[in-house]
Amino acid sequence: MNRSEIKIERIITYRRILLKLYNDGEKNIFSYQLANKCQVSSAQVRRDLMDIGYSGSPANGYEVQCLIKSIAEFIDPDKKQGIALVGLGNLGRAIIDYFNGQSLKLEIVALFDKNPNKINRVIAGCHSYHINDLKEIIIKNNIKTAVISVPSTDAQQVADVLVDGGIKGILNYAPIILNVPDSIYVQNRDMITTLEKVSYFANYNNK
Amino acid sequence: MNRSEIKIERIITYRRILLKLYNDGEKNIFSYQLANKCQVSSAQVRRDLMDIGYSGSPANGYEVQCLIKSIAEFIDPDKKQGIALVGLGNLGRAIIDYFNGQSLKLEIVALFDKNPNKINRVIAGCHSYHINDLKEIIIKNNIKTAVISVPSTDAQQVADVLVDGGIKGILNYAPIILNVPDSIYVQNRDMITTLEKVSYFANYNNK
DNA sequence: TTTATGCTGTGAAAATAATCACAATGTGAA
DNA sequence: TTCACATTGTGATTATTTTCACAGCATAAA
Ligand SMILES: NC(=O)c1ccc[n+]([C@@H]2O[C@H](COP(=O)([O-])OP(=O)(O)OC[C@H]3O[C@@H](n4cnc5c(N)ncnc54)[C@H](O)[C@@H]3O)[C@@H](O)[C@H]2O)c1
Ligand SMILES: NC(=O)c1ccc[n+]([C@@H]2O[C@H](COP(=O)([O-])OP(=O)(O)OC[C@H]3O[C@@H](n4cnc5c(N)ncnc54)[C@H](O)[C@@H]3O)[C@@H](O)[C@H]2O)c1
Repeated sequence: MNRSEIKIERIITYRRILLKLYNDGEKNIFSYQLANKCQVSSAQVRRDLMDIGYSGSPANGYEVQCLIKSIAEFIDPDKKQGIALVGLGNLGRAIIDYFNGQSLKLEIVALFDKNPNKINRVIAGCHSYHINDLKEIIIKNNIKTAVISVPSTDAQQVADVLVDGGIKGILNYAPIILNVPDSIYVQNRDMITTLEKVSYFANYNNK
Repeated sequence: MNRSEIKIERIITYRRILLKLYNDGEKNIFSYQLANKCQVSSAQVRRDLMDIGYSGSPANGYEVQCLIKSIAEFIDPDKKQGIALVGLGNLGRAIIDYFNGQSLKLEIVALFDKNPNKINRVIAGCHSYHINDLKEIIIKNNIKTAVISVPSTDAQQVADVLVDGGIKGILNYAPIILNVPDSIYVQNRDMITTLEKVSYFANYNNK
């Protein structure tokens, strides 16, 4: 069974769409319908679902609820996962206000900053701590995933502390490439790179 | 010459790193050094640079300044590109405060919202308009790229207006998959999907 | 029952992407 | 000059990802 990044991302996207369908009361869906909704081919959908071990029926397609359950078994951790967020600036606050409640198994449970004015507060139900306490707190709470939203000047040192505290996955919004051990999964979400790419294809696709 | 998304993204990333090196006064770099800094193989770097038509020297590697210029010729639009941003909530404001000045050829030049309290203002040097005026303004300013940061309930209708106004590329932060013509390039940046992926690999890589 | 229909699941093929591996080359030391 | 060396540029190879295409199947209609 292949667990490449691109496949996992598609499967997570299927679930997002299926959850919406489920809320709308849909009971069944065919591969080509799911495919349309997320702009992949129906063969791709069937292949992906085959890989997670879920089977549909030729006549009724896939059962939305069962499929959601199968994806959860394939993707989700057993227990709820706490997430740490470092950097309570504009972006960090936008994320906190937005994220909790959006994902079944994931929750931001600890916030960190170095600015004394921003620590020891409760933002969107979540406590903020000084960055110096990070290691202790993420170990105590068994936090394995973190979001970095500090300026790029500070991102590497924050990453070092996170790694030291046992973090295994980082979502990095700072526009630098972090130097971390190979065993750590890093997802960079640099907006400059992204917009440059979008702008490139906006122009290039229409020459 | 191959212009796949993944290759373009790498090339844009090379430039980001090269610009930093250039500011630090670096004159030359070898493929393996650039490769290290962005976690790809040196063969990959050489292949990518070959594809954009830039040649280094075996003894000195690549000249940082020339390489930046070659990448610009390959990637950049001829003229500065204006970008529209729709949705002046938490995320939208964080983006405006952050983005302008970060990229040489790209600039957010028009903001849109539907809330009357948020229109006809200047935020970070940029004017905000009512969403109803979007088409007129993006046409007048020849805007081809837009950022969507409205709630997911409104994202599709915003996308429709953008497409109607001639937008060719969209960076979408709302957690839905937009339905747009094939000729429009869309980059989704749904944070829930992303964090679920990071959490998955944080756990899975260390089973 | 039987048959027609329109899916699924999946080997096989095709397309795409990454790596290998090495001749060619420019440089500096002797 | 000559030679040793480290790196480039790239054809060939390998790996990965996607698509094709169709047998097999569940259902509904006759
Ligand atoms: N604002 C955006 O939309 C946006 C988009 C993409 C990327 N980014 C990136 O995200 C990061 C944050 O952006 P922002 O606009 O929120 O910046 P900001 O300056 O508003 O906030 C940064 C926060 O990080 C804190 N901080 C700084 N150093 C720290 C450290 N060592 N430890 C702990 N906390 C520390 C600061 O006290 C501040 O609260 C930047 O790297 C930026 O490039 C921002
Ligand atoms: N906050 C985050 O960090 C974050 C992260 C990822 C994704 N998102 C997504 O980004 C979007 C915005 O998030 P937010 O936290 O800024 O929300 P928000 O509610 O703070 O802001 C939304 C803004 O969009 C405006 N708006 C709504 N409908 C509109 C329309 N039809 N036309 C023009 N403007 C309209 C509203 O007036 C408001 O100003 C949401 O889809 C959210 O899911 C947010």
